[in-house]
Amino acid sequence: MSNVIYSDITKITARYAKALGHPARLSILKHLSNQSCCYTGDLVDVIPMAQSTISQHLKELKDAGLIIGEIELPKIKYCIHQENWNRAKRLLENLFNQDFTSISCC
Amino acid sequence: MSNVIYSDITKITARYAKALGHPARLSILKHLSNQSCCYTGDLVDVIPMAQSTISQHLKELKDAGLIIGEIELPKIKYCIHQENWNRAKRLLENLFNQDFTSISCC
DNA sequence: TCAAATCATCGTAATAATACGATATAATAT
DNA sequence: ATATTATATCGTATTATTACGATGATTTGA
Repeated sequence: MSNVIYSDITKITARYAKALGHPARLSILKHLSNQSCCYTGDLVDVIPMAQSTISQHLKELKDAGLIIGEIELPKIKYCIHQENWNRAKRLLENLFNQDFTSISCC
Repeated sequence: MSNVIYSDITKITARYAKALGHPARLSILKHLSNQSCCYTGDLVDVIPMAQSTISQHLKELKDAGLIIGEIELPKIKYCIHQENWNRAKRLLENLFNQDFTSISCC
Protein backbone atom coordinates (compact mmCIF):
# COMPACT_ATOMS: atom_id res chain seq x y z
CA MET A 1 0.00 0.00 0.00
CA SER A 2 1.83 3.13 1.15
CA ASN A 3 5.23 2.65 -0.33
CA VAL A 4 6.28 5.86 1.33
CA ILE A 5 6.70 4.37 4.74
CA TYR A 6 10.06 2.78 4.01
CA SER A 7 13.36 4.56 3.56
CA ASP A 8 14.99 4.59 0.16
CA ILE A 9 17.78 2.43 1.53
CA THR A 10 15.31 -0.15 2.74
CA LYS A 11 13.46 -0.14 -0.54
CA ILE A 12 16.51 -0.51 -2.74
CA THR A 13 17.98 -3.18 -0.51
CA ALA A 14 14.76 -5.16 -0.73
CA ARG A 15 14.74 -4.67 -4.48
CA TYR A 16 18.19 -6.17 -4.87
CA ALA A 17 17.43 -9.02 -2.51
CA LYS A 18 14.27 -9.81 -4.38
CA ALA A 19 16.18 -9.96 -7.66
CA LEU A 20 18.53 -12.48 -6.06
CA GLY A 21 15.60 -14.48 -4.74
CA HIS A 22 15.31 -17.06 -7.50
CA PRO A 23 17.72 -19.91 -8.24
CA ALA A 24 17.58 -19.31 -11.98
CA ARG A 25 18.75 -15.75 -11.50
CA LEU A 26 21.54 -16.83 -9.18
CA SER A 27 22.62 -19.33 -11.83
CA ILE A 28 22.63 -16.61 -14.43
CA LEU A 29 24.79 -14.40 -12.25
CA LYS A 30 27.15 -17.28 -11.62
CA HIS A 31 27.58 -17.91 -15.30
CA LEU A 32 28.03 -14.24 -15.94
CA SER A 33 30.88 -14.28 -13.47
CA ASN A 34 32.50 -17.48 -14.72
CA GLN A 35 32.68 -16.34 -18.29
CA SER A 36 33.10 -12.65 -17.53
CA CYS A 37 30.07 -11.96 -19.68
CA CYS A 38 27.80 -14.09 -21.77
CA TYR A 39 25.08 -14.27 -24.32
CA THR A 40 21.52 -15.39 -23.81
CA GLY A 41 22.27 -18.50 -25.85
CA ASP A 42 25.05 -19.57 -23.51
CA LEU A 43 22.57 -19.54 -20.65
CA VAL A 44 19.94 -21.39 -22.64
CA ASP A 45 22.50 -24.15 -23.23
CA VAL A 46 23.21 -24.49 -19.55
CA ILE A 47 19.99 -23.74 -17.73
CA PRO A 48 17.23 -26.16 -18.69
CA MET A 49 14.44 -23.68 -19.10
CA ALA A 50 12.72 -22.23 -22.12
CA GLN A 51 14.57 -19.45 -23.88
CA SER A 52 11.72 -17.07 -23.22
CA THR A 53 11.83 -17.82 -19.51
CA ILE A 54 15.54 -17.12 -19.32
CA SER A 55 15.01 -13.93 -21.24
CA GLN A 56 12.40 -12.97 -18.69
CA HIS A 57 14.78 -13.56 -15.80
CA LEU A 58 17.43 -11.54 -17.60
CA LYS A 59 14.93 -8.73 -17.87
CA GLU A 60 14.31 -8.80 -14.15
CA LEU A 61 17.98 -8.69 -13.35
CA LYS A 62 18.31 -5.82 -15.79
CA ASP A 63 15.32 -3.96 -14.34
CA ALA A 64 16.76 -4.38 -10.87
CA GLY A 65 19.99 -2.89 -12.21
CA LEU A 66 22.22 -5.85 -11.48
CA ILE A 67 23.19 -6.56 -15.08
CA ILE A 68 23.45 -4.67 -18.32
CA GLY A 69 22.89 -5.84 -21.87
CA GLU A 70 25.12 -4.72 -24.67
CA ILE A 71 23.97 -5.18 -28.22
CA GLU A 72 26.36 -7.22 -30.35
CA LEU A 73 24.02 -8.20 -33.06
CA PRO A 74 22.59 -10.60 -33.56
CA LYS A 75 23.52 -11.42 -29.98
CA ILE A 76 23.15 -9.55 -26.74
CA LYS A 77 26.05 -9.65 -24.36
CA TYR A 78 25.13 -9.48 -20.71
CA CYS A 79 27.50 -8.40 -17.98
CA ILE A 80 27.31 -7.61 -14.31
CA HIS A 81 26.52 -3.96 -13.65
CA GLN A 82 29.53 -3.42 -11.48
CA GLU A 83 28.51 -0.18 -9.81
CA ASN A 84 25.09 -1.45 -8.80
CA TRP A 85 26.49 -4.84 -7.95
CA ASN A 86 28.89 -3.22 -5.52
CA ARG A 87 26.06 -1.18 -4.11
CA ALA A 88 23.97 -4.28 -3.56
CA LYS A 89 26.92 -5.92 -1.90
CA ARG A 90 27.41 -2.95 0.42
CA LEU A 91 23.73 -2.69 1.29
CA LEU A 92 23.47 -6.35 2.17
CA GLU A 93 26.70 -6.22 4.12
CA ASN A 94 25.28 -3.35 6.13
CA LEU A 95 22.18 -5.36 6.75
CA PHE A 96 24.15 -8.32 8.02
CA ASN A 97 26.64 -6.23 9.95
CA GLN A 98 24.13 -4.62 12.23
CA ASP A 99 25.62 -7.38 14.30
CA PHE A 100 22.57 -9.03 15.65
CA THR A 101 24.76 -11.61 17.28
CA SER A 102 26.52 -9.31 19.74
CA ILE A 103 23.30 -8.12 21.29
CA SER A 104 22.18 -10.17 24.22
CA CYS A 105 18.95 -11.79 23.32
CA CYS A 106 16.68 -14.65 24.14
CA MET B 1 9.34 -26.78 -12.87
CA SER B 2 12.23 -29.15 -12.23
CA ASN B 3 13.51 -27.93 -8.96
CA VAL B 4 16.23 -30.53 -9.19
CA ILE B 5 18.38 -28.59 -11.59
CA TYR B 6 19.78 -26.27 -8.97
CA SER B 7 22.28 -27.10 -6.29
CA ASP B 8 21.21 -27.04 -2.67
CA ILE B 9 23.47 -24.06 -2.09
CA THR B 10 21.82 -22.15 -4.89
CA LYS B 11 18.35 -23.02 -3.65
CA ILE B 12 18.95 -22.06 -0.05
CA THR B 13 20.72 -18.86 -1.03
CA ALA B 14 17.76 -17.88 -3.19
CA ARG B 15 15.43 -18.75 -0.35
CA TYR B 16 17.18 -16.42 2.05
CA ALA B 17 17.42 -13.65 -0.52
CA LYS B 18 13.75 -13.97 -1.28
CA ALA B 19 12.89 -13.64 2.40
CA LEU B 20 14.90 -10.41 2.48
CA GLY B 21 13.16 -9.17 -0.64
CA HIS B 22 10.43 -7.09 0.95
CA PRO B 23 10.85 -3.78 2.78
CA ALA B 24 8.46 -4.78 5.55
CA ARG B 25 10.59 -7.80 6.34
CA LEU B 26 13.78 -5.75 6.32
CA SER B 27 12.11 -3.34 8.73
CA ILE B 28 11.16 -6.21 10.97
CA LEU B 29 14.72 -7.48 11.00
CA LYS B 30 15.99 -4.00 11.76
CA HIS B 31 13.69 -3.67 14.73
CA LEU B 32 14.62 -7.12 15.90
CA SER B 33 18.22 -6.01 15.94
CA ASN B 34 17.66 -2.65 17.57
CA GLN B 35 15.75 -4.06 20.48
CA SER B 36 17.56 -7.39 20.60
CA CYS B 37 14.23 -9.10 20.27
CA CYS B 38 10.69 -7.93 20.12
CA TYR B 39 7.05 -8.77 20.22
CA THR B 40 4.59 -8.64 17.38
CA GLY B 41 2.91 -5.71 19.05
CA ASP B 42 6.09 -3.63 19.00
CA LEU B 43 6.23 -4.06 15.25
CA VAL B 44 2.56 -3.24 14.81
CA ASP B 45 3.19 0.05 16.63
CA VAL B 46 6.02 0.95 14.30
CA ILE B 47 5.15 -0.47 10.90
CA PRO B 48 1.90 0.97 9.56
CA MET B 49 0.36 -2.22 8.32
CA ALA B 50 -2.42 -4.38 9.60
CA GLN B 51 -1.50 -6.71 12.42
CA SER B 52 -2.42 -9.69 10.32
CA THR B 53 -0.10 -8.58 7.56
CA ILE B 54 2.81 -8.20 9.92
CA SER B 55 2.06 -11.58 11.37
CA GLN B 56 2.16 -12.96 7.85
CA HIS B 57 5.58 -11.45 7.18
CA LEU B 58 6.82 -12.82 10.49
CA LYS B 59 5.67 -16.23 9.38
CA GLU B 60 7.65 -15.96 6.17
CA LEU B 61 10.79 -14.96 7.99
CA LYS B 62 10.21 -17.85 10.36
CA ASP B 63 9.57 -20.31 7.52
CA ALA B 64 12.75 -19.14 5.81
CA GLY B 65 14.52 -19.81 9.09
CA LEU B 66 15.77 -16.28 9.68
CA ILE B 67 13.89 -15.71 12.93
CA ILE B 68 12.47 -17.76 15.73
CA GLY B 69 9.44 -17.18 17.89
CA GLU B 70 9.46 -17.90 21.58
CA ILE B 71 6.22 -18.16 23.43
CA GLU B 72 5.93 -15.76 26.34
CA LEU B 73 2.23 -15.79 26.73
CA PRO B 74 0.26 -13.91 25.93
CA LYS B 75 3.02 -12.51 23.76
CA ILE B 76 5.41 -14.07 21.29
CA LYS B 77 8.98 -12.92 21.40
CA TYR B 78 10.76 -12.95 18.08
CA CYS B 79 14.52 -13.04 17.71
CA ILE B 80 17.02 -13.48 14.93
CA HIS B 81 17.89 -17.12 14.33
CA GLN B 82 21.59 -16.58 14.71
CA GLU B 83 22.85 -19.78 13.15
CA ASN B 84 20.77 -19.40 10.01
CA TRP B 85 21.38 -15.69 9.93
CA ASN B 86 25.10 -16.33 9.86
CA ARG B 87 24.60 -18.92 7.18
CA ALA B 88 22.63 -16.48 5.05
CA LYS B 89 25.36 -13.92 5.57
CA ARG B 90 28.02 -16.37 4.47
CA LEU B 91 26.08 -17.55 1.44
CA LEU B 92 25.45 -14.05 0.21
CA GLU B 93 29.04 -13.06 0.90
CA ASN B 94 30.16 -15.97 -1.23
CA LEU B 95 27.85 -14.86 -3.96
CA PHE B 96 29.23 -11.35 -3.91
CA ASN B 97 32.82 -12.47 -3.51
CA GLN B 98 32.98 -14.44 -6.70
CA ASP B 99 34.61 -11.15 -7.54
CA PHE B 100 32.88 -10.29 -10.75
CA THR B 101 34.76 -7.03 -10.77
CA SER B 102 38.23 -8.46 -11.22
CA ILE B 103 37.34 -10.29 -14.39
CA SER B 104 37.92 -8.32 -17.51
CA CYS B 105 34.60 -7.73 -19.11
CA CYS B 106 32.75 -5.55 -21.57
C1' DT C 1 16.28 -11.27 -51.77
C1' DC C 2 15.62 -15.10 -48.74
C1' DA C 3 16.81 -18.06 -45.02
C1' DA C 4 19.04 -18.62 -40.64
C1' DA C 5 20.40 -17.16 -36.18
C1' DT C 6 19.60 -14.74 -31.91
C1' DC C 7 16.80 -12.67 -28.78
C1' DA C 8 12.83 -10.08 -27.00
C1' DT C 9 8.06 -9.70 -26.44
C1' DC C 10 3.25 -11.29 -26.41
C1' DG C 11 -0.43 -14.11 -24.86
C1' DT C 12 -1.77 -17.00 -21.46
C1' DA C 13 -2.23 -20.20 -17.65
C1' DA C 14 -0.96 -21.52 -13.14
C1' DT C 15 0.72 -20.40 -8.88
C1' DA C 16 2.49 -17.28 -5.27
C1' DA C 17 2.59 -13.03 -2.70
C1' DT C 18 0.46 -9.24 -0.54
C1' DA C 19 -2.87 -6.94 2.13
C1' DC C 20 -7.02 -6.53 4.80
C1' DG C 21 -10.87 -7.49 8.03
C1' DA C 22 -12.88 -10.98 10.66
C1' DT C 23 -12.45 -14.73 13.56
C1' DA C 24 -10.09 -18.07 16.53
C1' DT C 25 -6.99 -19.31 20.38
C1' DA C 26 -5.04 -19.26 24.72
C1' DA C 27 -3.52 -17.28 28.91
C1' DT C 28 -4.44 -13.58 32.39
C1' DA C 29 -7.05 -10.53 35.06
C1' DT C 30 -11.42 -9.33 37.09
C1' DA D 1 -17.17 -17.49 34.54
C1' DT D 2 -16.17 -13.55 31.70
C1' DA D 3 -13.59 -10.05 29.64
C1' DT D 4 -9.19 -8.62 28.06
C1' DT D 5 -4.83 -8.98 25.77
C1' DA D 6 -1.80 -10.57 22.24
C1' DT D 7 -1.27 -12.94 18.38
C1' DA D 8 -2.21 -16.41 14.72
C1' DT D 9 -5.09 -18.05 11.15
C1' DC D 10 -8.87 -17.87 7.79
C1' DG D 11 -11.20 -16.09 3.89
C1' DT D 12 -10.72 -13.35 0.15
C1' DA D 13 -9.45 -9.99 -3.34
C1' DT D 14 -5.81 -8.04 -5.96
C1' DT D 15 -1.63 -8.10 -8.04
C1' DA D 16 2.88 -10.23 -9.14
C1' DT D 17 5.68 -14.07 -10.52
C1' DT D 18 6.83 -17.90 -13.14
C1' DA D 19 6.78 -20.74 -17.05
C1' DC D 20 5.76 -21.98 -21.76
C1' DG D 21 4.95 -21.75 -26.80
C1' DA D 22 4.33 -18.73 -30.50
C1' DT D 23 5.42 -14.71 -32.80
C1' DG D 24 8.13 -10.59 -33.98
C1' DA D 25 12.29 -7.99 -34.92
C1' DT D 26 16.89 -7.42 -36.53
C1' DT D 27 21.25 -8.58 -38.41
C1' DT D 28 24.15 -11.96 -40.92
C1' DG D 29 25.04 -15.26 -44.52
C1' DA D 30 23.90 -17.64 -48.77
